[in-house]
Amino acid sequence: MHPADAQKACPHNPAVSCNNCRLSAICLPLALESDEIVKLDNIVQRGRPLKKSHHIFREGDAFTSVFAVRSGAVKTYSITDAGEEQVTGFYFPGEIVGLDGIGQNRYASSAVSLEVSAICEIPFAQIEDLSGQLPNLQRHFFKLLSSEIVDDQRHITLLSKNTADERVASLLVSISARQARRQLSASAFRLPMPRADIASFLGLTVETVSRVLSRFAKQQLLTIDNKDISQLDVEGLKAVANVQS
Amino acid sequence: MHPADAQKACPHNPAVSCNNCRLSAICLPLALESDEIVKLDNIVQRGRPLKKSHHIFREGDAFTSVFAVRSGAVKTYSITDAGEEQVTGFYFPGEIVGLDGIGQNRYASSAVSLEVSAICEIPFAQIEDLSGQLPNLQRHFFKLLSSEIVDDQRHITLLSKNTADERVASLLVSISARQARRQLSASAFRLPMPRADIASFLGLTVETVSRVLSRFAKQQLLTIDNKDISQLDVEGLKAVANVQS
DNA sequence: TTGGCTGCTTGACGCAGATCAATTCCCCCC
DNA sequence: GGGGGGAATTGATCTGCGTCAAGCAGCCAA
Repeated sequence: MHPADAQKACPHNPAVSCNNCRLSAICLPLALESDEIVKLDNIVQRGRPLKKSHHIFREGDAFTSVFAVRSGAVKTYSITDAGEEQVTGFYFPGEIVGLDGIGQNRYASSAVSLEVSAICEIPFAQIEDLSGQLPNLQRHFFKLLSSEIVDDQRHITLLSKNTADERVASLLVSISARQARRQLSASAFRLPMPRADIASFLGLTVETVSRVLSRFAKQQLLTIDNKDISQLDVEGLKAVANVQS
Repeated sequence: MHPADAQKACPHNPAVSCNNCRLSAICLPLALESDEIVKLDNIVQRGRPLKKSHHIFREGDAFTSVFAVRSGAVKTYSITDAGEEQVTGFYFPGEIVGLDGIGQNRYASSAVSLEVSAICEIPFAQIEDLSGQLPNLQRHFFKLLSSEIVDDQRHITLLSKNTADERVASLLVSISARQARRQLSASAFRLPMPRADIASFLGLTVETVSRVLSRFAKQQLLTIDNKDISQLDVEGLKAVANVQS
């Protein structure tokens, strides 16, 4: 392999630019011209690999930046008035965390790595400046924020109307689709999060999540080996989840 | 009363400008200089009063504008894969609907008036243009979008972790606070939405909502006469809702 | 006024998923 | 490589809220 290719290929390499990053199709969906990407590139700070269970930011911290996941996986959570943890999202490579901090100038949730991860930091003040000059960038961030609202509303509907089976099936279908988007297998992957986080995200208990997964395995909808999922029957799960494909 | 005052006072008067509108503190939280407000004012279209149960936009419609509620009340909802209606939000004067349309250039939900209402239409393309010139306006819209995310995440937590009593109490406390923000009574108001919409919003059934309200009345937390709520014990309900005040 | 329709309330009962409890499994660290 | 501790599974039991059903109240139309 050519050395330059090795640099491009390694997701932990801090020298990779947005131009070379194979996630840019997800992260900056074709909105920007290449000279615009160069400007953006100059303000993005690529971090060292982050170890498992390290925080990117915490609820209440002063808001400074949004963060793109380059490799690994991240969860966001907040602490309820009753003192429990509520998982509000899982984020995979190409996805952006921290948008909830803009409104109050403080992060409304905490973000923590679920495994070794690489994160790009994007200082928001500079995004605001650049957005004044680059209408495409402004539009891109408006769209990012709006899409997060739509996702959250879908999740509200899931929690409001769906059974435990439907919730678990929906999450698996969602993760599978996000795998496929990154050219990875849609039917075999490792769940980066523990069952307790899945349960919290889906408004269920750990026991219920475990039982549902066992039942799905018995029904040949998937094979589980602890965190490793394989032979995922995407169409079958979509049927369970009540999602039209 | 002086004629100019009459014009300012009437929430249905289409001639009112943002400058005179007493909701501007909610709608445009002090972010803009007065010459900036004039520019914004020029693009805002004030509509005729909207009758009850009329749609402002429908899920899937091409996205063109966001809308500020000037008087009355609005609900947003979407249709689930199973064909049921899921209420995603209630909007009172000073609040903005339609932000979920930016991401996909189509509204992700429908918006309908719950009573006679007045609505200001704000064409989004012009907001984008103006935002390039007015950093305060850009920032204001980023904040609006982000705050909607935070609200949705709080609602996710409510649905995920809280009992029927806590959910109903939370909604009442929220409506009460929004009344107070508009200088109206925090302890007496009319619920503009039917029980079925409350139930859908809170992930409950109509019967449960009705029972919880009856129980609250028995516990002296409020008085109900159909849609009219009075003698609301805000602190008591905050205690039920597990919210620290 | 009456009739009908829609929305709200109240009661009886059942069930999906929570809770409690007991193993077993995994893997991390000494 | 072995021991310890958290994570996951599985079973038994309980319960909050959904479901089904009946009755009532408000409101409009004729």
